[in-house]
Amino acid sequence: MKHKPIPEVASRQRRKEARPAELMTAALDLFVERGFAATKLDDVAARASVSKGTLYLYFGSKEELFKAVIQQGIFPMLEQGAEMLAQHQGDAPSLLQAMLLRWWEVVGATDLAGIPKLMISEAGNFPDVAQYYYENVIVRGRSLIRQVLERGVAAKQFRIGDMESTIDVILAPQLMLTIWRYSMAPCDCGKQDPEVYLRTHIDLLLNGLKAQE
Amino acid sequence: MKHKPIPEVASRQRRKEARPAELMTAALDLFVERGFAATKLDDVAARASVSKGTLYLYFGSKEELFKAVIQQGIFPMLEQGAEMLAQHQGDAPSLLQAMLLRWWEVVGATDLAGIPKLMISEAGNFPDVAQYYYENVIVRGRSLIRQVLERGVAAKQFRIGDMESTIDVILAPQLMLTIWRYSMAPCDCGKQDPEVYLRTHIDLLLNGLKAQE
Amino acid sequence: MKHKPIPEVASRQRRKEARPAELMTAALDLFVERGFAATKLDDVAARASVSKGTLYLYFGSKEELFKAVIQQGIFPMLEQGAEMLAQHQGDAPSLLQAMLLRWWEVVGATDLAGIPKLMISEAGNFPDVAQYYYENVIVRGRSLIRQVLERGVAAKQFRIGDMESTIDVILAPQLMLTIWRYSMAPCDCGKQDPEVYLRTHIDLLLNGLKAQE
Amino acid sequence: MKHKPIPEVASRQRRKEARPAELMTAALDLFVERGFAATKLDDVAARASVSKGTLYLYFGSKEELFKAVIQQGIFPMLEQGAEMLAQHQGDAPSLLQAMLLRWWEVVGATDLAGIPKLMISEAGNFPDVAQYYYENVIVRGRSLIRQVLERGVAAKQFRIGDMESTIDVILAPQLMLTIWRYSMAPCDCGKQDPEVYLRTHIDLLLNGLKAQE
DNA sequence: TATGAATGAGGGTTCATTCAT
DNA sequence: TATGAATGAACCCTCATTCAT
Repeated sequence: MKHKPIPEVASRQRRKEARPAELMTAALDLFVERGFAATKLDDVAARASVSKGTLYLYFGSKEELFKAVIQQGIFPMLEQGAEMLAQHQGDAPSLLQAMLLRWWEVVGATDLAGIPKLMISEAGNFPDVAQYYYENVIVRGRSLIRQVLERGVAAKQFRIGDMESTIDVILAPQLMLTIWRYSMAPCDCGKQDPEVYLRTHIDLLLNGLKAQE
Repeated sequence: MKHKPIPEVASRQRRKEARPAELMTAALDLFVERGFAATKLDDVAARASVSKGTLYLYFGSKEELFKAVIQQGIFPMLEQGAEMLAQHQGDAPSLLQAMLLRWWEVVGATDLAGIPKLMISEAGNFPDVAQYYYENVIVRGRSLIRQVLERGVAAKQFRIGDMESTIDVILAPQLMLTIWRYSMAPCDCGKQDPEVYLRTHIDLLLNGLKAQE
Repeated sequence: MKHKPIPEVASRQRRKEARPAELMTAALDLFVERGFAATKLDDVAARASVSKGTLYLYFGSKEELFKAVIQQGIFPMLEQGAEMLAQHQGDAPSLLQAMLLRWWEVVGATDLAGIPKLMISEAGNFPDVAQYYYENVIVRGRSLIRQVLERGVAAKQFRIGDMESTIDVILAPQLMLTIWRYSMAPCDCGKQDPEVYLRTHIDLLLNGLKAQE
Repeated sequence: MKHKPIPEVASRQRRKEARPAELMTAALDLFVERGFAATKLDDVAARASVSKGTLYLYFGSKEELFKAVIQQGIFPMLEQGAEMLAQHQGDAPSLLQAMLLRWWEVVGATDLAGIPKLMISEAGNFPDVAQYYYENVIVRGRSLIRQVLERGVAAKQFRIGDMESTIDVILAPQLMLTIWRYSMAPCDCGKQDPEVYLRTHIDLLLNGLKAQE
């Protein structure tokens, strides 16, 4: 239905391999927009241009589909996080800045950015998924930030009171940016320019962290 | 939260008048915990120790109940906001600090703190409610912050780049604190001490806003 | 608890108490006719002049309904069996004859007679129910027959080779009579007069059991 | 079942020819065990080590498969029956005994013995098949018995009241033996030794039929 | 011929809503 | 006013059937 370039090579096979991802993408969109319970599998199937029954060829139940969606959405973040620290050089402030900006490019501006909003909405109904998400995404993300902060403290570039809450406070505006994008923003509520927002956040943050001489 | 010792005067009458509030409280709890679609009216009624049919004596439908719940939850915030600015004296930094702390006492530590999480989750399904919430709560809240910031700028105590995004960045950690409390926190994910969190936020913020000499 | 002028005695209440039995009767009819899997709850509800949802006020699932139907159908047989032996007097042959005839009146000619056919059809899908049925109905029924046979042997009226298989062989024609009635007979296949059938069975049986002098 | 010497010629070809029988065997097993409606074609295909689609190369629908299964299961009985009478010599009692025993060897102990149970379970849903079965199997079987009985009456060896019901009563234990085997017996309910059972039945029967001098 | 991915109608189950008491 | 039995539309899931390969 989308593009049919390529003459006709094992279109069946290629289709089969691509299906799960297509279905999960469709599901993610709707789960994020409406929430798990309010999303009908009919709609997910329709969005993926597939019949309802097809969903069950790839996912055993609506709940399994949900979990798969979260799983799939998590991997990119994990991968990105890993190389971020390694790749970047420079002093702590510029590293921190780079990471916050990079995160936006890699996650925040993607469809995956809907996952935090989804996770927040459904944590109460899927505590096990929430824990999984926490341990694999949040804890690791916090760890990245922590390392940068500690480097900055060691270099006397950062002045930090309580480390853990500092990490929270740094992450909060980043998360709110994506959450907003998938909740209030679509309702014509306070559009914001992510560029400006991020610059303001980073500016305020680096200034706030700056060690006094 | 459960029973109130209530003097025992005209208990019948008072009951009738108290009913709507009791029902809304029960509904708020469950809506916040599970989301709108996943909440059964049966459970709302049970939590309010009332039969299912009784709900319909006070609210025409599940959706009306939802809107009433949001409405009820909004008033306190509006009231509080109004007097905050008037009441407080002092320079901008201490005023900002006072407001952020006050907000926690008045809203954040209350059951009403679940509303932001609920609003974020359901914005997609209730755009009109979202807009209403935006215009009446968020816009006003931002206005309060803006006034303080402008006062600080006038007094050369604050250095501000982009005003609107600065407001966003200031509010984000406050909101995330309550959102977390009603989403991930109940799943044994990263408990945090609100006191420390707020102090860190304010400290970092005031330092970040400080005008350079 | 109050006093109600009798005329209007809780027709609602009476309905509620009668419902389960009505539903089970409707369900039994259809289960026997079509089998468990081929019976639609829609049809059960319709036959009981009730909406589909009402079924779920009384039975948690289709399977529970099935089990309840079997349960309900078993009680009368158990009760009847108990008093049969006690009530009847006379020598073993006439007692045996009386029991086989009585069974037809009390069970065979009733709607409950469909249960053996149903049980046979569904034993493979509900092994636990089958065992329950076996232990509570069949074992007891066999016990009744066994007692009569033993009495007859003691009185030198019966000549019996293997006791257990004799019981089987005695019961088989009785069961086949009801099974036939609910399986082939409705298809215009070999109608038979139960009276004649039973008389023939009993006649042949008593003659066969007769001890040679 | 007999001999399949088959020289190993064109195994491909033979496979193709054997397929329908293999599929029907698999189907029979499952239909008997679970009933028609509760049997999934997926399972039938799996048991025959064939893909689901293949079923449709040989049978137009699930219902056609069912009818074919019954058809296939009927032939052996018809054949057997025909030669039975012809083959056997001797007086009526020994002929009757031989037939009842033979039936067990040829049908009762085979997989085909599941057909009576299946037919009884599904008669309500397939009245046309039931009638077909009745006319072609039951009527003929009864006819065989009738001939023997009449021969016995003519020879003053049998004393018979009502002929038709006598036939019923003779067949009932034979049928129950196979029905039991495919319904209750697999649920650990009352295992019985067919040999003993048959001997008891025949013994009781011949004694019961014996003409008084 | 054989496969198995895809379909979609159908059935079990839930739950917001109604209404007789 | 309050109840809870009853309703039926809607949704998840199954499975007989089809068809491109």
